[in-house]
Amino acid sequence: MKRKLNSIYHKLYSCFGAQHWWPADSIFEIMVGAVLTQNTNWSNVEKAIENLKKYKLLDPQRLYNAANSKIARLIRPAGYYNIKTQRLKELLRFYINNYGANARKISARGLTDLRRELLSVKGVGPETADSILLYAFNKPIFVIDSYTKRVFSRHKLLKEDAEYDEAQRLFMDNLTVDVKLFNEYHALIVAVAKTYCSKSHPKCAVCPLDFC
DNA sequence: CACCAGGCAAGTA
DNA sequence: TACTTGCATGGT
Repeated sequence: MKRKLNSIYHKLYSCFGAQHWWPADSIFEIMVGAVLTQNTNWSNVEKAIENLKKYKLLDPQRLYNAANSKIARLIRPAGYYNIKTQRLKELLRFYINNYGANARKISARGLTDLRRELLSVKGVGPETADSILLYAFNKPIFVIDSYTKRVFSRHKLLKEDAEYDEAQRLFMDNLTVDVKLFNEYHALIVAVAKTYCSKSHPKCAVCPLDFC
């Protein structure tokens, strides 16, 4: 299994190359993006982030002080704008109250403790927490998303209805614990899934790499 | 027109 | 534990 997962990684990397995730200018932008991208196309998230930047709200204290109605209006393109406004406020309250909105301070927290803390924030589930841990704070945790489950269940390496922790264990138990590897691997899974493994093409005839 | 996109929480049984 | 539903825009 270790060799198989490594083989898939190298195949993906040679086909798609470095993905340079997470596309953002700051740690805080990654935290915000992780919430905004919940069940939402990334291009829509980019529009929302741009709006926040335009109004100088991509800053913990300023965003926390902003009226919910204003935030909702600006992040509208990302969908679910009311619930995501609440979720951003919840995450901000945690970040400001527990770490003084200090990126260095929160980055210094241990992986296990910080993961538990993030999961206790309403609106932050396992994927959002792990995305923040890996891509914002460079913690060695493997991010699982719907793409991962789809691609690897089609490879028969995961059950169709595998739970998050179960899928995560497949990677964590069989790969070298390495932030750079976890970063690139997850991004590559997203890349191949978008290209060759979409829902509407359950069996892709043109995939040159036997990914689907 | 239908379907999908880098989820999560709350409710029900 | 195992379902179901609400949340919502923009692209194809």
